[in-house]
Amino acid sequence: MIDPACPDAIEPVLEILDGKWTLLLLRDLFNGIKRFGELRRSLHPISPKTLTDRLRMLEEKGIVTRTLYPGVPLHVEYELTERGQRLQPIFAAMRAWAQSEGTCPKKEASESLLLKQ
Amino acid sequence: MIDPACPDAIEPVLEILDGKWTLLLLRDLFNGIKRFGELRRSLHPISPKTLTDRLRMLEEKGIVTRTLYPGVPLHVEYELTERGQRLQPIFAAMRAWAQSEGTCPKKEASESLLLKQ
DNA sequence: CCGAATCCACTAAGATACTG
DNA sequence: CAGTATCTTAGTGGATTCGG
Repeated sequence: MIDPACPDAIEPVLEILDGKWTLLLLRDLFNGIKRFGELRRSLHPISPKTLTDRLRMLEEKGIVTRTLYPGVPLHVEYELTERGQRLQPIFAAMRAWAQSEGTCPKKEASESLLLKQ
Repeated sequence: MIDPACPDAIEPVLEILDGKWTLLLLRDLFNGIKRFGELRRSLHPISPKTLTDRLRMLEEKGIVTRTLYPGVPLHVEYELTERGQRLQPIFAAMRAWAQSEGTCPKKEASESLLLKQ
């Protein structure tokens, strides 16, 4: 939809980050494997349709993998691919900006968690 | 719209980056002061309404400033604020990802790259 | 439990024409 | 030149229900 003219290209990222919930969804996945229901509760009040839509889109673009464990009840896990993990610096930059603006009351523990990587 | 629950908060950024054209618009502004017409041509085929909407939104959020130079013909300049400039690392992270994916043909290197594989 | 399938509502964005 | 004023369109996202 966007012309992929090259220098300074950020268009590929824009395609992936498109959608109201995508970034929030990725934030959850950066913390590890998640099940559908977990994501749904965490992103509340997202609708199941929207969550499915976003997950499928991310799967198509090679950002997440979907693993089905057959059985009743169903068990499905979503996990970031390598490609998806590499998006984390973008997320980190956003968090850094948000904190530099002091928009957040600023819990001092939040940073030590970040340094774990 | 989005619950500003705090730890790992990226919501303030999401509010700013919202909209189909916002990031592309910011990319232009990172390169310096721009006039309305310049932005319009650069972002073609954006409509004037949309461009105005986005610029006003960014102004409201303290990301850009609008300076009117009276006279005929009209002359208006848009420039990033300090706060807006600090968004650049996010943009840089996106660009880095896009290039690491090799989504871009990479110009003259593409041929030799092809031969090596 | 994890979705698929509908249907609907909302709003960002586009087209177009016009003005200070 | 730099917008504003309308109107229309399209695409998400929400609500709900149902199935494997």
